[in-house]
Amino acid sequence: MARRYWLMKTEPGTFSIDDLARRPGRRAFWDGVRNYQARNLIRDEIRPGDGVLVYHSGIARPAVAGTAVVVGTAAPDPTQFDRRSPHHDPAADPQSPRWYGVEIELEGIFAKPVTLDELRATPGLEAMVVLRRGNRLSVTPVRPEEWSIVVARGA
DNA sequence: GCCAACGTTGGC
DNA sequence: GCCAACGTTGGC
Repeated sequence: MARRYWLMKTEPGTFSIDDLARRPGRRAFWDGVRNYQARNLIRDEIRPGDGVLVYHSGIARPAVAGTAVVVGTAAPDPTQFDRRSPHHDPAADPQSPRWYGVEIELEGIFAKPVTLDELRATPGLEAMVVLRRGNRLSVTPVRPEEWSIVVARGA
């Protein structure tokens, strides 16, 4: 199966690409996704080896901050069962988990983050799902051409 | 199955 | 902090 590409949003105040860089092996389990569409992508579509654009949201200048690679298959997100987690889901059943996450490993932090404004202004990126008005999906598919353009601009 | 109310996301 | 957009919940 061909390598595919994704964009994953995170609020850097909660978990940033620098936090990822400091993790052992520069790896982290991408948890806390609580949207069914995004869950379905993680559980059913994302494969080891896929590329990830790590996107910082909720800040003055939202931007793609770097890239990561998927290093595992989807697994139940343990935070759904953790009563002390902000992502705890009282309705989640360990017998049939509702929420999934996936392990990723940092590839590189961009020398120059590719800002949301820049994404909007760059030819070839007009169709990026993350740019759609009202888009709130925390995991969105990225086309190979889009991946190439963004990486070329950031690296 | 409809839809109003509510909660969350995320840019600005 | 505001608010548009959208997802989820729950009464009916």
